[in-house]
Amino acid sequence: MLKEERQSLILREINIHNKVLLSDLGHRFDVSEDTIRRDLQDLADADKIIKVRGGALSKSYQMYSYRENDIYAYQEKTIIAGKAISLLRDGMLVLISGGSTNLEIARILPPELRVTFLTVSLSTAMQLLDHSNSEVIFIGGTLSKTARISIGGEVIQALQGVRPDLCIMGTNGIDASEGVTDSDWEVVTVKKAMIQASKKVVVHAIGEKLNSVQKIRVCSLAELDVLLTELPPSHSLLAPYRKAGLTVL
Amino acid sequence: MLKEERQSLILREINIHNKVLLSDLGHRFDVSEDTIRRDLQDLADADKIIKVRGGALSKSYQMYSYRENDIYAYQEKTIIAGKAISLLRDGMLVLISGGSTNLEIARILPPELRVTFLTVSLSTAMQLLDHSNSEVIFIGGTLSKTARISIGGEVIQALQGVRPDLCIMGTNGIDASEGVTDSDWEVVTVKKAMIQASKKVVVHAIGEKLNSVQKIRVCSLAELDVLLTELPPSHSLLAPYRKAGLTVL
DNA sequence: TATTATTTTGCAATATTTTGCAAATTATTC
DNA sequence: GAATAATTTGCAAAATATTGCAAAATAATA
Repeated sequence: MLKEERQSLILREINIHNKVLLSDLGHRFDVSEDTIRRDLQDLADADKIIKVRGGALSKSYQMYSYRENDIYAYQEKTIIAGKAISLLRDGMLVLISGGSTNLEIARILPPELRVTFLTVSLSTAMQLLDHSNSEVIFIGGTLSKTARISIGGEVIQALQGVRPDLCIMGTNGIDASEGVTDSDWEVVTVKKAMIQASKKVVVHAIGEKLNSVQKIRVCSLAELDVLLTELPPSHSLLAPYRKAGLTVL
Repeated sequence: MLKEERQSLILREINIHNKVLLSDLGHRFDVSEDTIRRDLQDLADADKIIKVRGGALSKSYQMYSYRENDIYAYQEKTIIAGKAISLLRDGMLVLISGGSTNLEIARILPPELRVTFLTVSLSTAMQLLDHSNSEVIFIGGTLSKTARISIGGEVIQALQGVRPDLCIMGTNGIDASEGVTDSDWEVVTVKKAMIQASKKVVVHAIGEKLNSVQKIRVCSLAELDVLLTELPPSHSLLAPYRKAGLTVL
C-alpha cells in the first residue's frame, strides 16, 4: 500500500469517526505503530488533524476560538490571571465563574497543576478542557443567553451540595461600602450561591471597576477573602479594601 | 508496444482503480520498472496523474481526500441537518448530542422555533445559544476532554429524571445487524441513557458510516425510531434499516 | 535498402525515502 | 512514586529514485 493512500484512508477514518487510536490503525493497515505515528504526524503538520497522545482527533470537532485581541483591557487581565494562578494548589476543588479574566486564567494555567474545577460558564469550561490536565466539572442548568452560564434553581441546588476550597469570581462592580454588585438578577443569584458554598472567595476586577456600583447586590466585603487587581497591592485605591479585612494581592 | 499506447493504458488503469503500483505495471506490460517510472513521470508532468513514491494516484483521488478544508462532508451534514429540523415542533423537549452534524443543526435552526433543548455537548450548547430563541438546558457533569461532553453518573441520573419528546443523536457506526456502535465507553454510557429517556430516537449518520461497526455497542436498531442520512430514502443502502422497522428519511 | 540520427529502454551504481526496531526519554496512571 | 504506556531518537534494512550510459528500437533520409 502506498503511503499517500494509507494517509488518505487514515484521514478519512478520522473525519468519519472523530478519533482514531494508533494501535487500531497499525493493525488495520498491517504496518507498525511507528509508521502510523509518522503518518499522523504528517497529517498534523499539514494541519489536517489534531494529534493527541495515542491517536488523533478530527479538526472539525474543535471549532471554537479564543480571540485575545478583542478582549478589553487584555494586559490587565493577564496580570490578574497570573495572580489568581498563584493561589492554586494541587488537589484543590476550585469554583470558577465566567468572564474574560477567568478565560485568561484558564488559558495560561500551568499544565502540571492538578486541581478539580467546577464551573457554570461554557467558555471557561471549554478553555479549561483545552489548557489543562485538571478535571473539569460543569454545573448544568438552564443556560443564560447573555452570560452564557448555567442559571436557575438546579444550579443553586448543585452548589449547595459542594464545598470548594476556593471560588474565583469576576465582578462588574466592587465598592468599599456597597460590596460586590452586578446587573443581572439570575447571575447574581448564582454568584451568591457560589460564595455561600466556598471556603474562601477570591474576587477580581480591573482597576477601573473599583469603587463602581451596579444595581443588584451580590455580597458585602465581609464575605470575601481576597481581592485581585492589576494594580500593585500598595496602590492607594486598594487601601479601603484592605482596611475592610480583605487580602489584597 | 508503443510508448504512447502503454501510457494511455496506464492512465486508464489509474483512473479506474485510483492508484497503481510500479511493480504491478512493470509485470503487466512486461517492461522494466524504470520504463514505467518514466511513463508515470511523463503523465505527472502532463498533470494527468499524481506521482507518488512506489506508484501513482489519480487526480480525483486527491480531490476526494483533500476536500475537507472545513468540516468533513459538510454538504452531507447540511442535508441531514435540514431533515432533522423538519422533525422539530414548537413546544417539544429535545435531547441533542454532540458532533459536527448536530452543530450544523443548531446553526441552521429556524429562529422562530420554540423548543426546549437538552444537551450534554459544550459546542452544541454554545451554537444553540447563538442561533436560536429556544431555551437551552445543559446537563452538567464531569467533562470529557476528547468528546467535550458531560459524562459520568450525574449525567445518567439527570437523564433518568427527564422525558424528552425527541432525541437527536449522531453516531460513529451503524449497522443493520450490530445496531449503533461507538468507540468511547463513557460516551456510550451517556448515549444509552439518552436513548432510554426519550420517547422517540432519531439517529443520523453520513452514508459512509452506514454498515460500519465500532467496538462498543450503544443499542440495537429496535430501540431507534428514525434514521437520517444524506441519501435519498429510496437508496438501496438504506433498505436493511427500513426492514428493521426504522423510519428512513 | 542502407545509413545515420534520435528516441526508448534496461542496467548498474549511487542516492534517497520509508519502515521497523530498540534504547532512552517523557507522560500518564494507579 | 513505582509501574505502565506513548513518544522520541538513532539506526539499519528494504524499497524506491536518480543518474549516466550503452544497447536496442524507431524514425528519417538519401
